[in-house]
Amino acid sequence: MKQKITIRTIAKELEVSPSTVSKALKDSHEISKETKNKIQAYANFYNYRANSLAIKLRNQKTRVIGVILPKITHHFFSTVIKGIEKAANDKGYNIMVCFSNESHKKEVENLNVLSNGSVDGIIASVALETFENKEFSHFKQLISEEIPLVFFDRVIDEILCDKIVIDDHGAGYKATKHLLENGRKKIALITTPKHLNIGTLRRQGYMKALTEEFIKIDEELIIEIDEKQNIREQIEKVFNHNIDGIFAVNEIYAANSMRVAKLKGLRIPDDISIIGFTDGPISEYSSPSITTIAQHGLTMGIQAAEILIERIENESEKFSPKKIVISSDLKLRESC
Amino acid sequence: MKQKITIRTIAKELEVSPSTVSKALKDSHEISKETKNKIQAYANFYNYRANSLAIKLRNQKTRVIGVILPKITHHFFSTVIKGIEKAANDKGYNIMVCFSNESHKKEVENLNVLSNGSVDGIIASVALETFENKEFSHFKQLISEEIPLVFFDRVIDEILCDKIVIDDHGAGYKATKHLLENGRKKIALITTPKHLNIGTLRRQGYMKALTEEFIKIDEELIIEIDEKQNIREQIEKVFNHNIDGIFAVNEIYAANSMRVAKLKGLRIPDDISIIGFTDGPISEYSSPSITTIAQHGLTMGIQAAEILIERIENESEKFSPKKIVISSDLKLRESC
DNA sequence: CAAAATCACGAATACGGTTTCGTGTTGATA
DNA sequence: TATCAACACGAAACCGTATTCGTGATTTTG
Repeated sequence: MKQKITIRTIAKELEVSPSTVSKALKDSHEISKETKNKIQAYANFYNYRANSLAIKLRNQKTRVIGVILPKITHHFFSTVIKGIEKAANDKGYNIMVCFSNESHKKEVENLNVLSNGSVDGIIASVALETFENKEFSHFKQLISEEIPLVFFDRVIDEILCDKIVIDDHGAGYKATKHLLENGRKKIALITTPKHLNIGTLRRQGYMKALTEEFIKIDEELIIEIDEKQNIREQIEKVFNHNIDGIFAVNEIYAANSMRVAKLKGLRIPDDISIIGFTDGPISEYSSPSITTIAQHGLTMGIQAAEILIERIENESEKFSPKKIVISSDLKLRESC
Repeated sequence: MKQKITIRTIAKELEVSPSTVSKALKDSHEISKETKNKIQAYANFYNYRANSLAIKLRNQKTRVIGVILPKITHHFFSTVIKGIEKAANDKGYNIMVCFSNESHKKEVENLNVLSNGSVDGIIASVALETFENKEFSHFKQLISEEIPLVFFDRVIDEILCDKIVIDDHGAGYKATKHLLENGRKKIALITTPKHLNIGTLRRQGYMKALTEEFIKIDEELIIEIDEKQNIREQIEKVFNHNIDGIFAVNEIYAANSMRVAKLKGLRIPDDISIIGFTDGPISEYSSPSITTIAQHGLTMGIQAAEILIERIENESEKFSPKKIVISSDLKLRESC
């Protein structure tokens, strides 16, 4: 990289002091019009731009937000990141993105890299492995260093910080209720293992809706997908129970369920209704298109960034963490 | 944020000089075992971590790569970013991500923010608006500052820098050839407006394949989609020409084409074959699943990052820009 | 016309590290 | 015992900017 022009080079060239240059470039009233014009013209001509590292070090502010995501090739997460970037940019912040790839170790590394002064605050969604391990000390460390932290979607309850989640319980309830209202009686739930609180909440919503209609919960209709195994085979089993409705907790499970249903010769939505989660491209472009719970990832991202920046810029205020619940809603399509 | 512990605080506490602390922490041979132990133990206990801004400023190296993408909620781009992050991480680099949202102005802003010393180099895929405007001076400026730059996918030919592209011409040829081999005769091309070189190359491949089989190019079968209008309506028109094959230059066009075909009562792949581009979730999960050209986004990202880091770390070598063409291949599925 | 205020600028310090170049002490060598 | 190398450490400069404070020159005020 070419040697960049600095305040000192300008100062020497124009035979003034570095402080004068610095002030002139910020249009300080301390400097006379002529001197300012001269300096600004020179800086402009040579395309001077202040070294941002130096400014960050000096100001002890980076105007950068660190973002840690479990994965990126996933419509929900890319939507959230879009929201974060948008809100951050509007407030003059940039984002530095890392991926944990669902690995605990990588998450710890990411956190270490970011909390070395590179960023003013961090937005994170927790890796699956971290939930499995129940190892949260890296986040606790962050809190003890008083680095602003906001969790979204996958949050750790016991960590004291701001959280943005969607109304998983309500969403599960809404989806199941909708199936029931369409006259479905035997509704399968395709979900994640129990240690993920998200899956758990959606399951509770599902159970609440059934209970309200005096339908007994049939554990046989609840499939916990092990992603290390073949997904379709796991889903296939539930079709032995003569089901007429499926609520899947994500897009992939929904699409796979539809696939299996078709292979079984079932017509959708005549013989069976399907509702998924996450309003992504799969749901939108599959045929029939899939009714889903829209997760409003963009809103989540925007809110997460805004609340984080709020914390960063109003450090002095006493800290009482917020939990913001974003309501999800049902996007009706052809699969119901 | 809590006041962080610095080298100076350690120095004062232990009554040594800051330089001794710095050296001790780097395990320098200049410092005696006892002193090193004492200092390291203290640093460890108080969880000292060097301020990365200070190091970056001092070293004039950030070990950060700036990435500018046109958009993120798009499977191809998120795959590329995953590749970039992976390769960067392996070499001890982090990434700073910005989005142009296809806007020229935002692209210029992004470039400005990143080239202020925040990053060691930049990977970019150019915004559509920039191609429309033919306004490339912001990238030229970057080159003149000798900041390492790598373009991927959407590249500007006249900018002298490394480029990673896929074999668009070959891909268009391969796709069309495959349709012809399946006995298709009237093959429609659903593509982008001409100013995008990507669409143009794929179109040339399409034409070459047809010409080889002595089939006359029928301009009526080539639809240039204007994304500001309704996509399906534009696609629908081409079905008046009794087509039996479709080559769409991206996933969205392919999915929409399939939709329209179904609505017209055509059976896929019996009555009509469809080939798309980008091996994303839509193609994979739609039914029938869509045969596509796999773009190898991950590979592109990895290569882009590797070549950029190569440039960054071997500045001295004389610069002769490379253009790497990644071969694409046909992923056979049900739609053919 | 003297005192006070204003102006225009520079010196110095800070941000938090790294690194070069001394320097005083110790022990080995001639 | 004088010389020299090795050792262990510190002083100072540097990365590039911002900012406080001081100062000489000019202008305003009483």
